[in-house]
Amino acid sequence: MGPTKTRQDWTSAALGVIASVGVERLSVERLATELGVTKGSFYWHFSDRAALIESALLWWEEQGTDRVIAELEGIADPAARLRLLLLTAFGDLEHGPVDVALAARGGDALIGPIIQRVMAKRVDFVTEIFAELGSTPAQARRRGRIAVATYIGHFQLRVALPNDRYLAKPAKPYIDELMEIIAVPST
Amino acid sequence: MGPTKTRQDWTSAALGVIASVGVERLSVERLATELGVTKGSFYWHFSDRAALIESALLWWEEQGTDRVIAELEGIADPAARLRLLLLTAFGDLEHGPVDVALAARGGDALIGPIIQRVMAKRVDFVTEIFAELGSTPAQARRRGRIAVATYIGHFQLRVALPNDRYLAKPAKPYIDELMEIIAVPST
DNA sequence: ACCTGAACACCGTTCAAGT
DNA sequence: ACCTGAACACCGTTCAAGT
Repeated sequence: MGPTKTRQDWTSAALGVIASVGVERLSVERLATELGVTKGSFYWHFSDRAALIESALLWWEEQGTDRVIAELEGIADPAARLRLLLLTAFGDLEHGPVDVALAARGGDALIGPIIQRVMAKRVDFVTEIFAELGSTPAQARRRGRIAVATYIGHFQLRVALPNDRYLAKPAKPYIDELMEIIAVPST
Repeated sequence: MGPTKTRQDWTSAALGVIASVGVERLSVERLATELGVTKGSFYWHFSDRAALIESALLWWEEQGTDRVIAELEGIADPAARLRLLLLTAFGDLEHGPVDVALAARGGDALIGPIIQRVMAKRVDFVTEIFAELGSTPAQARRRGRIAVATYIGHFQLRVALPNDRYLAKPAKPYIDELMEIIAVPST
């Protein structure tokens, strides 16, 4: 494995950096040093730093959202689908950190559109579950938004309250509480 | 008003920049230009850029959390206290953006401690309300965390779903739904 | 096809010198 | 007491030149 790097090499390395220290500390020069090439070579693969970040986020969209939705879509019973979604989402300590690093940047000119698209997909998916559970369309959508907001905030609280045991390792009572609160019988 | 600037001048200007474009794009040089002085003068007031950010966040802690809690603490009825808190928190389109810019940075070495302290204060305040409403201590705390997580996620969704009417201008039905969901009668 | 090396701009930080 | 101006380091970006 000589000094030749592929686009995917840069992309994967970038997503790792984003997850661990955030987008803003992603430095082309440092990445180049880690990969054992000069920063000049980076510009053969990408037009600029922004293009690298965009590439990393598209990869994140695919793995963290599209794949999960595709897997759960097949479950016919909406309550079972919701429960497995909560278990998957709140239990996935792998994707949580990336979500935390990105959630606040929906207004960003560059990555905002990607984040907006991902959040819309998530709200739509949960809204559909509530609709099947018997909510009116408007109520299902309100609850869909609240559910996704709760998910985002959950992983941010995990890092904001590092000494909280329940958050550190989401326990079953916590998920049960979420189910009880979120899936409250509709009007 | 000559070129002489106070520490508070720098602090206020910094919080404004943080709210509008985020911590990472806070540039000492640009701030200095805006204030009409050279960046060299900045280092007479502050030891470094980090000290400026810390000063801005302490100001944020005081105005956005301590002051609100102090105001609501006097309300004896816990249900009324909760409702007014939700109305205040979800209706405050002034402080929301700063929260969005900061919520994800709880792991940061510099500002993490401040954010952690603020989040803990908020969770404690809501936990107390649930306890007074009749929840067991453990359940009250779980619901306190969920409530704060929902608040954080709410303002992040606002920027992630800019075309969503309910989020753009939090309507009464939305707050009602929150009350109904969050303040569900305890076991 | 992919990389190096040198150049330039922008910004954080320091510090001697000014008023 | 507060500010300027020059200096240096780090990083994004460009590009001619190498293999």
